[in-house]
Amino acid sequence: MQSLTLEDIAQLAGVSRSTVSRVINDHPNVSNSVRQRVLEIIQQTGYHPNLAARSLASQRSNIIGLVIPRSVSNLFIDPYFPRLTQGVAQACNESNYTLSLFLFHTEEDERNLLPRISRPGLVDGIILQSTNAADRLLQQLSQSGIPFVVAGRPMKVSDDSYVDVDNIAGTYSAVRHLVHLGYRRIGTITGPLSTTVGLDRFEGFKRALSESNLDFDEQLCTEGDFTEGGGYYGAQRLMPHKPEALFVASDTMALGVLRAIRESGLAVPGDVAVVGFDDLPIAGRANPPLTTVRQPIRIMGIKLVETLLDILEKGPKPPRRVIFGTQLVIRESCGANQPAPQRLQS
Amino acid sequence: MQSLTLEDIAQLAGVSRSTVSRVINDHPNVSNSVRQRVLEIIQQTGYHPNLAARSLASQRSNIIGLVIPRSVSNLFIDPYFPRLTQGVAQACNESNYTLSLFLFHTEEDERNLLPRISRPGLVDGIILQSTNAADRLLQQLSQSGIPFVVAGRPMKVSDDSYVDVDNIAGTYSAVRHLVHLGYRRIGTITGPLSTTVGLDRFEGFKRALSESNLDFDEQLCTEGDFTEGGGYYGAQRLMPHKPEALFVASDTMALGVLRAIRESGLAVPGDVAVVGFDDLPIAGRANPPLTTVRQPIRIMGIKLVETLLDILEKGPKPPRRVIFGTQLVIRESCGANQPAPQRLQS
DNA sequence: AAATGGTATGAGAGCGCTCTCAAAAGGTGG
DNA sequence: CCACCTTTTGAGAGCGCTCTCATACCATTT
Repeated sequence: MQSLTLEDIAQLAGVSRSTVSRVINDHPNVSNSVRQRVLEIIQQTGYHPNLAARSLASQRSNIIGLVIPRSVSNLFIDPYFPRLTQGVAQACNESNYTLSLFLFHTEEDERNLLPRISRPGLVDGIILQSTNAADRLLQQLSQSGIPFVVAGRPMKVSDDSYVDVDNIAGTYSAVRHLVHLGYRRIGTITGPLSTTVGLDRFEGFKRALSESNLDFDEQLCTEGDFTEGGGYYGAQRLMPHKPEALFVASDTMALGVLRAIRESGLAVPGDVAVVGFDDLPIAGRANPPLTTVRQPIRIMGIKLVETLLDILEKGPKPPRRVIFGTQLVIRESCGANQPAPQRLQS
Repeated sequence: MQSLTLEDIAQLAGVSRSTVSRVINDHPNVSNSVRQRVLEIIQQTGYHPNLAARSLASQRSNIIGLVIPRSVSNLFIDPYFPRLTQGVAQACNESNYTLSLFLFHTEEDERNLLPRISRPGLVDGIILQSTNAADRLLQQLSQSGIPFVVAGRPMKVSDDSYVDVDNIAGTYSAVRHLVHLGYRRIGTITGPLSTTVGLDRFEGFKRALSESNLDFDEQLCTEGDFTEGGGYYGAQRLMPHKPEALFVASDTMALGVLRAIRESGLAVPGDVAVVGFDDLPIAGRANPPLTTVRQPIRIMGIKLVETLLDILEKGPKPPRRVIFGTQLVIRESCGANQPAPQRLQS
């Protein structure tokens, strides 16, 4: 079917194009009778405005981009991202925005992208997942002048807006909980220390130890990459040093840790306690169910969109900073339900 | 910075707008010297064409939409979808298309969407994930005239193009494998029987039994929903009837099955063998590692895009049908490495 | 009844690009 | 050296919408 235009509707309604445009955009100055008539005709004809034309004329596309840098595009299958994406998508729907997703397979992809998304007329603004590598993107984004907001604290402090979770406090509470349970030799498998998430959770870990008057033992710490395999191998490196408890910087890694410990013939939490971070749905279904730090991933997705739209409306200054709190979810893997009294004495 | 236009570039290069347009779009009839000069200026100025204007003038947006109907939007965190999305994104990048993602939180979202994506000027074509509910969407899509391709065989046979995996044959091979291992009381937890995936895998299951001269026992079959919980509860329903082996229609559900069996104090594969479908990364890391049917999810994503672009170029007729083969991945959960000889005799 | 102010409508100029068509330039053979 | 063909370039008409500005209309107020 031949696509209708504003002009067609105007003719059918016996009014001018301008008036129809006003009706469509809910402008106040249209008489009720005319508005009714126009709406009826729009209804009958199934007319929809052409978005490209609208974008061109209004200089806004009503599209926002969600950019997952290459270094984490591989992690996209980690439930974290789909969940974040769900939140973002939900908020977009509610605000009548369309979501464009930018994932990269190769570095070339990534290099090619920026020119692409920085083209005028494509996206109104961008949500950028923070990573180490992202910060190159981030810098370019800043210069390009496209409004954006970062998911996770960006590495370099600047005037960028971001939405993050309180990783330090969240980790702190988890590790303090381990201390309260009587564990002393507490180790950690960190996230990538080139990222702020990784660094912050490590910081929370160290702070909890230090405030508990426990020495920080480097042998009990190893760097992971947020994958199951990373957790698995991290645990294999750590186990020879006989940790009593491990704080693992993500649930996905914690799953790998559980697997490694299982394979080594030891028990969780009997031989070593494990705490994760994220509270993915799978955490409660792990064997044993995982004690973990819950972060409101979906809500963060929604907040990212809200923040971006706010920037779109009122400009980038002052920078918005939203930090969500976390919640310690105690299940079995930390041994809270079967505390080890002998350890309390030691 | 003030955005440059074609006109600006033309002026700087001392040629007409048309010529610059030709250079940008790689039209042949431009002299080399002029082409060089224009390209240089574009490089220097960092000019990018306005996509909205281009869309309007060319009637193509170079955007394709990936639509996940509401009934499976909740499943979006199942690694299947992120993986498919990765494939789709990759292919989009390579073809210079932008990917828009449509997820729905509520039914209202979904109803609102169709008018939205069917607006001219937004997307050139759509990849629609097939579900039962999708078929309503599908019908509307057909009528709207937007080119589209379906991921998974659609419920109602028609002239639609789709990309699917051979679910019947894949399941058949898995169940035959169980039969060869000597299992006789073989049960299944199906996918939703309102979907073609669910139905096809069930069909493959029944066919394998029948060709093995095994009776189909309804008590050993139950319907699942592709979630971990669905597998868990399905297994709880089935275990009282003492199956020797279970074919579970997705790895995610199989994880739930393993959990249920573990909780009931039985062993896999010692007491009951389990086979899944998908070969998600987690399958090889389950306890025990999951025997499963591998499907090339990411490749399917790529093929979906290729098919859609082909339709965009050459029209919807004839309908494209791509069916990918599967591969049985034998690990431990089926007991292949420790066959039960006593069963072979029985 | 004229002046005033507010609301409702229409006219028209873009937004920045593509694409057709015509004109100019360059090559070739008789 | 001219007619003819091919390649290169430019002019200009849209694409379908938004938005400003001017005009027409109506209800008040003085």
